[in-house]
Amino acid sequence: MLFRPNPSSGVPIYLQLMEQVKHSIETGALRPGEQLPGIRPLAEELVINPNTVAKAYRELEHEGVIELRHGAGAFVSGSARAKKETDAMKAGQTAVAATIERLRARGLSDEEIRRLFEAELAGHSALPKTGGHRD
Amino acid sequence: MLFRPNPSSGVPIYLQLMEQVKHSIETGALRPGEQLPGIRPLAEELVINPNTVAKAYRELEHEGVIELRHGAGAFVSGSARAKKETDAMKAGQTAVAATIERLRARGLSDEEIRRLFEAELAGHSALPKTGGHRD
DNA sequence: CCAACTGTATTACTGAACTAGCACAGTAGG
DNA sequence: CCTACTGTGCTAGTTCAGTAATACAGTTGG
Repeated sequence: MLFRPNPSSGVPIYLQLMEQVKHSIETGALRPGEQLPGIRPLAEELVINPNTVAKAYRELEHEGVIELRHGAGAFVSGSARAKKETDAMKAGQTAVAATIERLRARGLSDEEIRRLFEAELAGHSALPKTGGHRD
Repeated sequence: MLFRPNPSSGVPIYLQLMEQVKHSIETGALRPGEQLPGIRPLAEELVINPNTVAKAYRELEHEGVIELRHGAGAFVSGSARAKKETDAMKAGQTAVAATIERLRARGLSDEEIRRLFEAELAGHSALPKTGGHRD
């Protein structure tokens, strides 16, 4: 579970943590029913705010990945990523819709927008927007 | 040129104005070399801040759509949308890259991301997120 | 019950995007 | 030159997402 959240990567810490938890479930490092680290201990280990962990957990619960029990702890959900296509996709669609709306407002045609997305999805270029350079 | 900027549409006013100018050029309502309305008069007519018009003009100049001449006015650029694929596309690509980065951080696969975009690009209507109507 | 854990809720701080107010600088015509 | 236009620049206020600080509430084991 130990990983280093990168605050300057442009990707919010809570999203990085969510992805990490999902990945751990995928690889079997965390199994259904297993208890996750508490909010406070994990926050201390990652040197981030407990509230940030809480937000990640809350979102993960909302996606059906984990289950939160007040006072008891956080546990990997039974069917884990079965619900992935329900909430994560739904949240994603909102973001996608907003982005497309803006591109259209800038005068780009749907064809051009599609080309941009294909280009980005094709080459994992990993834009060096903040943290740094590739060398 | 008269249009009604919608402040509650989620799309920034300066982007709406930019699109409007581009559209006027496309339809021939504004022709190459022709002078655009001044920043202040236009702002007053649209009941928005002159600075917002100025920002739209500045962006349009940066995209090569119009040409600004200090003290003289704003004029439709000669080759107008010839440079569209240079700057607008470039700005768009940044937005697209950021969105995709976030979707990936949420654990969505490239295939799923692609599906979301296709769905949005296909069905124009979709989510009534804010203003709802257009008339 | 009670103490030490667990997650929850409220509020505040920060940075970025957008809009606005107002002072500054260049241009054209008298 | 001078006035009335034009665009430009700087600063402030608003909103929102993300993060943080702190107080609250439920659970478990003694």
